[in-house]
Amino acid sequence: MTEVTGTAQDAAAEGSKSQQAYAAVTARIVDGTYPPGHRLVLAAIAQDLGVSVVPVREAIRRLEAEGLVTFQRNVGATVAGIDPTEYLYTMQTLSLVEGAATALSAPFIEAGDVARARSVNEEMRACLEHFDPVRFTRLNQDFHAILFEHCPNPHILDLVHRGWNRLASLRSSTFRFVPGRARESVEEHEGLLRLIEEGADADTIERAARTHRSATLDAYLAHAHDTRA
Amino acid sequence: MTEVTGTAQDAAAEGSKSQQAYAAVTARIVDGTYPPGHRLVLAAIAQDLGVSVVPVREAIRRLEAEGLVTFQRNVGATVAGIDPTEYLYTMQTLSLVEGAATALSAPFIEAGDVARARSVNEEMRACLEHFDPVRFTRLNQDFHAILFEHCPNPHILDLVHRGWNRLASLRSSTFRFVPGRARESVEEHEGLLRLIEEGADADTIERAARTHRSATLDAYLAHAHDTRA
DNA sequence: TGCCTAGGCTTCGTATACGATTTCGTACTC
DNA sequence: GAGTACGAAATCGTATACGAAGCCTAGGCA
Repeated sequence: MTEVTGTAQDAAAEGSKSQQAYAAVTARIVDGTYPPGHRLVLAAIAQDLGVSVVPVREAIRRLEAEGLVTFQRNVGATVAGIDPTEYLYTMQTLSLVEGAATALSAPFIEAGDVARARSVNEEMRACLEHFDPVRFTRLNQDFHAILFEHCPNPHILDLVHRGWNRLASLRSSTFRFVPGRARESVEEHEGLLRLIEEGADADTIERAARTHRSATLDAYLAHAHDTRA
Repeated sequence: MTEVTGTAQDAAAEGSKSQQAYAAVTARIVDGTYPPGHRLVLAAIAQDLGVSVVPVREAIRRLEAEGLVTFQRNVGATVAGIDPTEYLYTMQTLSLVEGAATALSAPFIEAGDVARARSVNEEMRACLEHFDPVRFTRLNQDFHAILFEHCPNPHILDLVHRGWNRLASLRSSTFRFVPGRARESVEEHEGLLRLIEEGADADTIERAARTHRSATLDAYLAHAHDTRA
């Protein structure tokens, strides 16, 4: 669950109304139909989905637990914004868990996976010419998903998925703000693949993966600072 | 005046029935009234708490998201067990997030905090004589809480809390199985305090904190293996 | 005697209904 | 003219009710 990639369509065909509602609302948050700060009115969503409010409530509660929406008693839910502070926290957390997930995943990565990842990375490199932040971000996610998806610890893997989900709110991602970071990113990806291929130890891989993400965060922070100054 | 947080007891007096139910069920899981594997029947809990099933449902859902209960559609919820595999995953995740939380927290730890932590650790040392796993585990949690509680990243801090909560299910903790580990643990605590006092860099502290927890896990695994063999 | 099937019982899932709380608009007073 | 108090509308929170799905037991058939 917490499927990063998945269309809203096949989610609707799924079992319980709660799950349907969850999938639907999640999809709308991720794809931007419900932008950050948007107020989620239970009755409206319920009517829109053709269900009662009860399943919607549960879906909202679950989203709250995952941090995608904030909730205030007797007031309602709003789509969680991504103020710079939150962004920092989320990226920091993600660098932590994704680094670990990648390291733990590494021993289970087959040659075929590396090849796929490399192909995605080449696409990213090509993408650098006519730079499209949204597409680049999507490829970036695909790339990393290949690397961490074999993580044998489901808890850590789940945390990684949640982190990515939260970031999905800002659709164009960091790379819109710091396009210069994109090129470095592609190079670091190749370095990461080499480490995995040569069977580097877990600590080295974890450090590399974490640093890779932290660097993106740092670039963003430097950019934000420059802009403000 | 908005009531914010309180203990599990006066939580019953607190606002929404959902929160009451959540607090009540959580407390019962943690204190062992609902042991692992215990089936959580919505209607029964609702009647017991004097509320309707709807708030209970929401509470259960939240507990599910936090991993304290497992849920099966059209079947119901049961208190999440801690089979060895789950234990491994949880401890591994906790070592990861707690290590990071401790490192991030370190710069904000005052001399007074160190003194308190040291005093707790001395209590643990004293506790080694008439060894009481439950008490030891409680002190252990207190000790670590002092170290990671100043973590400025609320997401990571939350993950640490969740990890500890899950472990609370097995009340007497690892130390019942691996009493030999207790003494080492106390020594490592002192080492950790020294690192913090002398302002070691984040990476060193993180590594130390993580290793400390991993060592407990390894001890458990070795024990489990010996027992089986 | 053993296995398969049918019925009832338990429990969950969701809809509807109503009370409680917040918010916003408006009128009144200082 | 500004601030406050009152009231109505919107929205949330929870209870109750009924339909649906799983599970257990009893009975029939090979």
